[in-house]
Amino acid sequence: MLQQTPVNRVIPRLAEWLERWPTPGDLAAVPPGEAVRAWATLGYPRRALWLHSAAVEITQRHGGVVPSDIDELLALSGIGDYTARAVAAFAYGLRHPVVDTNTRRVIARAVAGQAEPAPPSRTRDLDAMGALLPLPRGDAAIFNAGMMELGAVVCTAKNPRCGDCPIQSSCAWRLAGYPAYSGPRKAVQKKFEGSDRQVRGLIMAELRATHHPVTDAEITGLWPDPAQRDRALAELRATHHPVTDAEITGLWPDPAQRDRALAGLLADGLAVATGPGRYTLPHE
DNA sequence: AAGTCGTGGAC
DNA sequence: TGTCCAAGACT
Repeated sequence: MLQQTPVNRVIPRLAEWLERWPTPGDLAAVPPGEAVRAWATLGYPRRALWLHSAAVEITQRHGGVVPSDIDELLALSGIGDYTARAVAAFAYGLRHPVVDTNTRRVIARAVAGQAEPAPPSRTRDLDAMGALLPLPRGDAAIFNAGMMELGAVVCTAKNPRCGDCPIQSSCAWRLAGYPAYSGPRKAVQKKFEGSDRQVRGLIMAELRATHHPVTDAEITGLWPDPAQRDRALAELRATHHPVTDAEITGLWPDPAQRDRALAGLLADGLAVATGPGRYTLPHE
């Protein structure tokens, strides 16, 4: 749940989730669509599918007990370098470097003296954090958590609170005079409005809300949101005179976009076809 | 290995 | 307002 999702948004959903499915076996016993439905609006619904798969794998391969071995964790669906080491370090107290986006930023600033970290690099990131990790196992777990917390609360991406930082006196970035970032620009993310991702989200919301197969016609009716279309039309009228047919048509979805979004969801297993033009959440 | 994948708060 | 970005993983 925490992958690319703010902690404060996860906490209440996690509480509900663990009340309903306290163990991997409990989650593995329900259809994957139930996990996707309970995931609700957390975003990236593939993670719900992967979490369910991981629960099945843990039940089948590990007797229902979450493994503590890094390689066994990495072999689980949806578990990558960050999550595997977070489980080993925080749940089992083992001495492994845990590197998330916060840790990467703190190391870039406090150690390397740069405003922003270079793009993530598995080997380099784990080596850098491994070199900082205290030797005692208990201390290593606390240090991992402390680096993440420092980055999340003080050494933030925007407007870092350097005056409140507990390690300001030894921060390489501060000692260097806060030099500006000079590395490669991060890729600008595409606009969400009108994107395939938005259409996927609308389709998923419909699949979660209905307990009967959703039809092609219903999906086609989902986009664009009338209010959104009206805002776009009003904006168009305010800036252009007169509005052309082509501009108005541009406010409606490309029919191919609905097909792309739906095909993607089917390919990801987030939706399944139960008949010609009828779709539901996955039931096995 | 660069693209893709949701959602919503902050500024 | 639009832009950034948030405990990443997968292909």
